[in-house]
Amino acid sequence: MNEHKPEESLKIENIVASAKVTESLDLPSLASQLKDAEYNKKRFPGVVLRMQDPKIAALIFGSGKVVLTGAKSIDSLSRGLEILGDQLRALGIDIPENLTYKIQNIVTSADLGTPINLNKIAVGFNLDKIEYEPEQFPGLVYRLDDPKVVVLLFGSGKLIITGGKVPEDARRAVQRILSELSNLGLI
Amino acid sequence: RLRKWQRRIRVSNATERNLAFALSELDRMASALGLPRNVRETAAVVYRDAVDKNLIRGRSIEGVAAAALYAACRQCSVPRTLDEIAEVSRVSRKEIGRTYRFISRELGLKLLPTSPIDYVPRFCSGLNLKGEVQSRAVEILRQAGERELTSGRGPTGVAAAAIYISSILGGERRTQREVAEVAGVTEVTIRNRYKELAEKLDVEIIL
DNA sequence: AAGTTACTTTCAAAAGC
DNA sequence: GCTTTAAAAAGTAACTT
Repeated sequence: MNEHKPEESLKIENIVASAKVTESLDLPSLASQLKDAEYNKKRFPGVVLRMQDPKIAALIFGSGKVVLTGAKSIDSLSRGLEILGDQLRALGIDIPENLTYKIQNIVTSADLGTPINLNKIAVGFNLDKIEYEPEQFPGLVYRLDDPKVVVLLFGSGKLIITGGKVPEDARRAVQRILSELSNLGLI
Repeated sequence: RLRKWQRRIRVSNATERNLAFALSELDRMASALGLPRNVRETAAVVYRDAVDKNLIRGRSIEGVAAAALYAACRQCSVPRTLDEIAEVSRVSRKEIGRTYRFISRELGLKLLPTSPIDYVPRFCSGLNLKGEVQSRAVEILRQAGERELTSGRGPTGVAAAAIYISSILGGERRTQREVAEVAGVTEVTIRNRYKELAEKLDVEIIL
């Protein structure tokens, strides 16, 4: 399917973003009024709100700050924040109309289309940027400086790129890995 | 000044006391695991190097000692899994692994991933298998490595499967359960690895 | 033996211990 | 460092059927 075009196999699997929706929130009342809200101050200081539409989980804090996770696209992330704003406004809370957010992390999957030998990569790549402990985890952990992301490489040729701030980071990471692998004759 | 001397003596005492404790810990764990003296000495060197580079800061002596022992086993080609080290330590497997990564990087140990081959002697002796069966298992693993059948798989599981196969080929069959026991993996894992090795290495086995 | 569930690794933010 | 969220990769583990 994507065997010959790794770049076309790029798929955003999860986006984590933060935002500030207001100055302060009364979490106990929020938790009791919102249907899918969960709140255990002993367990975690924020309210956990699960949305179904764009399947997103929101962590709401007393400071008015929020964390959104689970979005599979920037568009659904935006919609999720809008929906959250509407739900809070429906409770009589003053929430600005144009909420802004900051993407903190994007998790992307990709496929090189060819199996790779992790042992050889572990020897050929810069040792201090790699961690490969098959006893612990089947993936090889490769930390890139530019783009500043962490890539998990699997023997199947599939990858997970995480730590990026923009979708482009994943594409550049795959591009860089492909050239490094070909330079070492490992692909 | 006298103060300065007292301080030096105090620091020196604490340092020596900590080192003595660490060394006794290394010895206790090594004994519990039945590790030879060269491994204990290697671990002691790793630990001392870690102390000299102030890598103990913010870490427990026991954690660093356990990580040093784990590293020493690998350096000496007689690997123990993190779980095995954790069993004789008071520190969790997670903490040992984290500390190992840290000292490994800071001391530039440059350890390659553990090879399944290094587990063969220990597992085979645990199963009372002769050198011939052992050699055959090593050969199977060598081929498995070349054919990329070890990427991402647990070294102990692959080694166990190879030994299972060689024990049958050598006419000294050990059951999957027996091999699983000494290797510390499940029978399911041995079965999965064994099937893969058998079909991709055309090592036909008649049961 | 097959299935299912779950845990390992990576990442980032939030408030507080 | 921990707690909580989400998600993928592939291997291994632990239960149930």
